[in-house]
Amino acid sequence: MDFQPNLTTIVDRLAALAQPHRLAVFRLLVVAGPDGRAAGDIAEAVGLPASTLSFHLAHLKRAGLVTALRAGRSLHYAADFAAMRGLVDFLTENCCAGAATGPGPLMANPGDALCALAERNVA
Amino acid sequence: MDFQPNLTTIVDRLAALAQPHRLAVFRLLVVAGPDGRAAGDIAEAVGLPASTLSFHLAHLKRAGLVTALRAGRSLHYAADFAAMRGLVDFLTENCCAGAATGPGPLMANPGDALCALAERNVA
DNA sequence: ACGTCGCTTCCACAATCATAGAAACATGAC
DNA sequence: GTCATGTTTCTATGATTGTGGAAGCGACGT
Repeated sequence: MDFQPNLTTIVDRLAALAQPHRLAVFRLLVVAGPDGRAAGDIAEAVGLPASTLSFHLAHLKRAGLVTALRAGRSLHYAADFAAMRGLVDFLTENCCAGAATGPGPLMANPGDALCALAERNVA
Repeated sequence: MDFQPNLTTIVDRLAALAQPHRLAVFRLLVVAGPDGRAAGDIAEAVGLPASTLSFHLAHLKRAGLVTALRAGRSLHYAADFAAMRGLVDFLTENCCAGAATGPGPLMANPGDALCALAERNVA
Protein backbone atom coordinates (compact mmCIF):
# COMPACT_ATOMS: atom_id res chain seq x y z
CA MET A 1 0.00 0.00 0.00
CA ASP A 2 2.90 2.27 -0.66
CA PHE A 3 1.45 4.14 -3.58
CA GLN A 4 3.11 7.36 -4.56
CA PRO A 5 1.07 10.12 -3.00
CA ASN A 6 0.55 13.20 -5.13
CA LEU A 7 1.97 16.59 -4.34
CA THR A 8 -1.14 17.96 -2.73
CA THR A 9 -1.22 15.04 -0.35
CA ILE A 10 2.41 15.58 0.52
CA VAL A 11 1.87 19.25 1.26
CA ASP A 12 -1.20 18.46 3.33
CA ARG A 13 0.71 15.95 5.41
CA LEU A 14 3.65 18.22 5.90
CA ALA A 15 1.32 21.00 6.97
CA ALA A 16 -0.43 18.66 9.34
CA LEU A 17 2.85 17.94 11.10
CA ALA A 18 4.12 21.49 10.89
CA GLN A 19 2.41 22.59 14.09
CA PRO A 20 3.83 21.94 17.54
CA HIS A 21 0.64 20.58 19.07
CA ARG A 22 -0.13 18.37 16.14
CA LEU A 23 3.39 17.05 15.94
CA ALA A 24 3.24 16.27 19.66
CA VAL A 25 -0.07 14.51 19.22
CA PHE A 26 1.19 12.49 16.32
CA ARG A 27 4.32 11.40 18.13
CA LEU A 28 2.15 10.41 21.05
CA LEU A 29 0.11 8.25 18.71
CA VAL A 30 3.20 6.71 17.21
CA VAL A 31 4.32 5.65 20.64
CA ALA A 32 0.81 4.48 21.43
CA GLY A 33 0.92 2.02 18.57
CA PRO A 34 -1.84 0.60 16.38
CA ASP A 35 -4.47 0.65 19.10
CA GLY A 36 -4.11 4.36 19.44
CA ARG A 37 -5.44 6.41 22.26
CA ALA A 38 -8.73 8.02 23.23
CA ALA A 39 -9.19 11.67 22.36
CA GLY A 40 -9.72 12.73 25.95
CA ASP A 41 -6.66 10.82 26.92
CA ILE A 42 -4.63 12.69 24.36
CA ALA A 43 -6.13 16.00 25.43
CA GLU A 44 -4.93 15.44 28.95
CA ALA A 45 -1.51 14.30 27.82
CA VAL A 46 -0.85 17.38 25.74
CA GLY A 47 -2.84 19.77 27.93
CA LEU A 48 -5.27 21.13 25.38
CA PRO A 49 -8.97 21.93 25.71
CA ALA A 50 -11.18 19.38 24.04
CA SER A 51 -12.32 21.58 21.20
CA THR A 52 -8.83 22.66 20.30
CA LEU A 53 -7.56 19.13 20.28
CA SER A 54 -10.50 18.03 18.21
CA PHE A 55 -9.56 20.65 15.66
CA HIS A 56 -6.04 19.29 15.45
CA LEU A 57 -7.12 15.68 15.32
CA ALA A 58 -9.48 16.52 12.49
CA HIS A 59 -6.61 18.18 10.69
CA LEU A 60 -4.41 15.10 11.05
CA LYS A 61 -7.25 12.89 9.96
CA ARG A 62 -8.00 15.02 6.93
CA ALA A 63 -4.35 14.67 5.99
CA GLY A 64 -4.66 10.92 6.30
CA LEU A 65 -2.06 10.63 9.02
CA VAL A 66 -4.37 9.24 11.66
CA THR A 67 -7.46 7.09 11.76
CA ALA A 68 -10.34 7.24 14.18
CA LEU A 69 -12.23 4.32 15.65
CA ARG A 70 -15.09 4.41 18.08
CA ALA A 71 -14.74 2.37 21.24
CA GLY A 72 -17.68 2.80 23.51
CA ARG A 73 -18.22 6.48 23.96
CA SER A 74 -14.66 7.42 23.27
CA LEU A 75 -12.90 7.70 19.97
CA HIS A 76 -9.53 6.07 19.59
CA TYR A 77 -7.14 7.81 17.29
CA ALA A 78 -4.24 5.88 15.87
CA ALA A 79 -1.29 6.86 13.69
CA ASP A 80 -1.42 5.64 10.10
CA PHE A 81 2.08 4.27 9.74
CA ALA A 82 1.77 3.51 6.07
CA ALA A 83 0.81 7.08 5.30
CA MET A 84 3.67 8.39 7.37
CA ARG A 85 6.02 6.09 5.62
CA GLY A 86 4.75 7.31 2.29
CA LEU A 87 5.63 10.81 3.34
CA VAL A 88 9.12 9.87 4.49
CA ASP A 89 9.66 7.94 1.30
CA PHE A 90 8.71 10.94 -0.75
CA LEU A 91 11.07 13.20 1.14
CA THR A 92 13.86 10.66 0.90
CA GLU A 93 13.43 10.25 -2.82
CA ASN A 94 12.80 13.83 -3.75
CA CYS A 95 14.70 15.89 -1.27
CA CYS A 96 17.54 13.77 0.05
CA ALA A 97 19.15 13.09 -3.30
CA GLY A 98 22.64 14.49 -3.81
CA ALA A 99 23.91 14.15 -0.28
CA ALA A 100 23.11 10.51 0.12
CA THR A 101 25.45 8.64 -2.15
CA GLY A 102 29.15 9.29 -1.94
CA PRO A 103 30.93 9.71 -5.29
CA GLY A 104 29.08 12.72 -6.58
CA PRO A 105 26.52 11.43 -9.04
CA LEU A 106 25.16 14.95 -8.95
CA MET A 107 21.91 13.53 -10.02
CA ALA A 108 19.95 15.27 -12.67
CA ASN A 109 16.55 13.92 -11.86
CA PRO A 110 14.60 13.30 -8.67
CA GLY A 111 14.19 9.83 -7.30
CA ASP A 112 17.58 8.39 -7.88
CA ALA A 113 20.15 6.00 -6.55
CA LEU A 114 19.82 5.76 -2.81
CA CYS A 115 16.22 6.64 -3.04
CA ALA A 116 15.37 4.03 -5.60
CA LEU A 117 17.25 1.63 -3.44
CA ALA A 118 15.34 2.69 -0.40
CA GLU A 119 12.10 2.29 -2.26
CA ARG A 120 12.92 -1.27 -3.16
CA ASN A 121 13.37 -2.07 0.43
CA VAL A 122 9.84 -1.51 1.51
CA ALA A 123 7.70 -3.14 -1.10
CA MET B 1 27.99 15.45 13.15
CA ASP B 2 24.33 15.25 12.45
CA PHE B 3 23.16 16.56 15.76
CA GLN B 4 19.55 16.05 16.59
CA PRO B 5 17.65 19.24 15.79
CA ASN B 6 15.21 20.39 18.42
CA LEU B 7 11.48 20.36 18.05
CA THR B 8 11.14 24.00 17.07
CA THR B 9 13.60 23.48 14.26
CA ILE B 10 11.69 20.45 13.09
CA VAL B 11 8.41 22.32 13.03
CA ASP B 12 10.01 25.24 11.21
CA ARG B 13 11.40 22.97 8.55
CA LEU B 14 8.17 21.09 8.10
CA ALA B 15 6.33 24.38 7.79
CA ALA B 16 8.87 25.59 5.27
CA LEU B 17 8.14 22.60 3.05
CA ALA B 18 4.40 22.59 3.70
CA GLN B 19 3.67 25.09 0.97
CA PRO B 20 3.36 24.14 -2.69
CA HIS B 21 5.60 26.84 -4.08
CA ARG B 22 8.27 26.33 -1.46
CA LEU B 23 8.22 22.58 -1.91
CA ALA B 24 8.56 23.06 -5.65
CA VAL B 25 11.45 25.44 -5.15
CA PHE B 26 13.20 23.11 -2.78
CA ARG B 27 12.85 20.15 -5.09
CA LEU B 28 14.22 22.28 -7.87
CA LEU B 29 17.25 23.05 -5.72
CA VAL B 30 17.69 19.41 -4.85
CA VAL B 31 17.86 18.57 -8.51
CA ALA B 32 20.13 21.51 -9.11
CA GLY B 33 22.72 20.04 -6.77
CA PRO B 34 25.26 21.75 -4.53
CA ASP B 35 25.86 24.68 -6.86
CA GLY B 36 22.25 25.69 -6.60
CA ARG B 37 20.51 28.10 -8.88
CA ALA B 38 20.13 31.82 -9.20
CA ALA B 39 17.03 33.40 -7.72
CA GLY B 40 15.82 34.84 -10.97
CA ASP B 41 16.37 31.50 -12.62
CA ILE B 42 14.18 29.85 -10.00
CA ALA B 43 11.57 32.56 -10.33
CA GLU B 44 11.24 31.84 -14.00
CA ALA B 45 11.18 28.09 -13.48
CA VAL B 46 8.33 28.20 -10.98
CA GLY B 47 6.60 31.20 -12.51
CA LEU B 48 6.53 33.52 -9.55
CA PRO B 49 7.14 37.27 -9.35
CA ALA B 50 10.50 38.15 -7.86
CA SER B 51 9.17 39.51 -4.60
CA THR B 52 6.99 36.51 -3.92
CA LEU B 53 9.80 34.11 -4.61
CA SER B 54 12.13 36.11 -2.43
CA PHE B 55 9.64 35.74 0.40
CA HIS B 56 9.62 31.99 0.00
CA LEU B 57 13.38 31.72 -0.34
CA ALA B 58 13.80 33.75 2.84
CA HIS B 59 11.41 31.36 4.54
CA LEU B 60 13.40 28.33 3.43
CA LYS B 61 16.62 30.02 4.45
CA ARG B 62 15.29 30.95 7.88
CA ALA B 63 14.36 27.32 8.33
CA GLY B 64 17.90 26.36 7.44
CA LEU B 65 16.92 24.30 4.43
CA VAL B 66 18.75 26.38 1.86
CA THR B 67 21.85 28.51 1.75
CA ALA B 68 22.49 31.61 -0.31
CA LEU B 69 25.69 32.56 -2.02
CA ARG B 70 26.36 35.60 -4.07
CA ALA B 71 27.75 35.09 -7.56
CA GLY B 72 28.16 38.31 -9.42
CA ARG B 73 24.92 40.18 -9.15
CA SER B 74 22.82 37.11 -8.72
CA LEU B 75 22.33 35.05 -5.61
CA HIS B 76 22.65 31.32 -5.89
CA TYR B 77 20.44 29.35 -3.58
CA ALA B 78 21.32 25.76 -2.83
CA ALA B 79 19.59 23.03 -0.87
CA ASP B 80 21.17 22.17 2.47
CA PHE B 81 21.18 18.41 2.20
CA ALA B 82 22.45 17.81 5.70
CA ALA B 83 19.58 19.81 7.17
CA MET B 84 17.11 17.94 5.04
CA ARG B 85 18.57 14.65 6.14
CA GLY B 86 18.29 15.75 9.73
CA LEU B 87 14.60 16.31 9.16
CA VAL B 88 14.07 12.98 7.47
CA ASP B 89 16.02 11.25 10.19
CA PHE B 90 13.85 12.81 12.82
CA LEU B 91 10.68 11.74 11.07
CA THR B 92 12.03 8.28 10.54
CA GLU B 93 13.02 7.82 14.14
CA ASN B 94 10.04 9.48 15.74
CA CYS B 95 7.18 8.85 13.41
CA CYS B 96 7.99 5.76 11.38
CA ALA B 97 8.43 3.43 14.28
CA GLY B 98 6.34 0.37 13.74
CA ALA B 99 3.99 -1.04 16.28
CA ALA B 100 3.75 -0.46 19.98
CA THR B 101 7.33 -0.85 21.01
CA GLY B 102 6.31 1.16 23.99
CA PRO B 103 7.91 4.33 25.26
CA GLY B 104 11.57 5.05 24.93
CA PRO B 105 13.74 4.76 21.85
CA LEU B 106 11.46 3.79 19.07
CA MET B 107 12.34 1.91 15.97
CA ALA B 108 13.20 -1.60 16.86
CA ASN B 109 11.32 -2.79 13.88
CA PRO B 110 12.10 -4.92 10.89
CA GLY B 111 9.90 -2.74 8.73
CA ASP B 112 12.30 0.12 9.11
CA ALA B 113 15.14 -1.18 7.02
CA LEU B 114 14.71 1.76 4.74
CA CYS B 115 15.18 4.16 7.57
CA ALA B 116 18.30 2.52 8.87
CA LEU B 117 19.61 2.54 5.37
CA ALA B 118 19.00 6.19 4.91
CA GLU B 119 20.59 6.94 8.23
CA ARG B 120 23.71 4.94 7.43
CA ASN B 121 24.33 6.67 4.20
CA VAL B 122 25.94 9.92 5.06
CA ALA B 123 28.92 9.20 7.21
C1' DA C 1 -37.53 7.81 29.49
C1' DC C 2 -33.54 10.72 31.75
C1' DG C 3 -28.88 12.24 33.04
C1' DT C 4 -24.17 12.23 31.96
C1' DC C 5 -19.98 11.50 29.81
C1' DG C 6 -16.96 11.92 25.62
C1' DC C 7 -16.26 14.24 21.75
C1' DT C 8 -17.37 17.23 17.90
C1' DT C 9 -19.23 21.25 15.53
C1' DC C 10 -20.38 26.14 15.69
C1' DC C 11 -18.94 30.62 16.39
C1' DA C 12 -16.02 34.60 16.94
C1' DC C 13 -11.66 36.56 17.34
C1' DA C 14 -6.64 37.41 17.02
C1' DA C 15 -2.63 36.21 14.64
C1' DT C 16 -0.08 34.68 10.94
C1' DC C 17 0.63 33.78 5.97
C1' DA C 18 0.80 34.35 0.82
C1' DT C 19 0.67 37.54 -2.66
C1' DA C 20 2.58 41.12 -5.61
C1' DG C 21 3.46 46.00 -6.91
C1' DA C 22 6.61 49.75 -5.73
C1' DA C 23 10.67 51.32 -3.86
C1' DA C 24 15.28 50.52 -2.26
C1' DC C 25 19.63 48.19 -2.41
C1' DA C 26 23.74 45.97 -4.31
C1' DT C 27 26.68 44.74 -7.97
C1' DG C 28 28.77 45.12 -12.31
C1' DA C 29 29.31 47.64 -16.99
C1' DC C 30 30.24 51.83 -19.22
C1' DG D 1 30.53 59.15 -11.92
C1' DT D 2 25.75 57.14 -14.58
C1' DC D 3 23.08 53.36 -16.00
C1' DA D 4 21.19 48.76 -16.14
C1' DT D 5 20.41 44.34 -13.92
C1' DG D 6 19.35 41.06 -10.13
C1' DT D 7 17.40 40.67 -5.75
C1' DT D 8 15.59 42.16 -1.52
C1' DT D 9 12.70 45.08 1.59
C1' DC D 10 8.52 47.84 2.20
C1' DT D 11 3.76 48.08 2.13
C1' DA D 12 -0.93 46.76 1.61
C1' DT D 13 -4.49 43.37 1.14
C1' DG D 14 -7.11 39.15 1.22
C1' DA D 15 -6.99 34.47 2.92
C1' DT D 16 -5.96 30.94 6.20
C1' DT D 17 -4.89 29.22 10.84
C1' DG D 18 -5.04 28.43 15.87
C1' DT D 19 -7.72 29.14 19.82
C1' DG D 20 -11.37 28.06 23.17
C1' DG D 21 -16.11 28.75 25.07
C1' DA D 22 -20.86 27.22 24.10
C1' DA D 23 -23.97 24.31 22.19
C1' DG D 24 -25.03 19.90 19.92
C1' DC D 25 -24.73 14.88 19.10
C1' DG D 26 -23.95 9.81 20.33
C1' DA D 27 -23.33 6.22 23.38
C1' DC D 28 -23.86 4.20 27.72
C1' DG D 29 -26.06 3.47 32.68
C1' DT D 30 -30.13 3.57 35.36
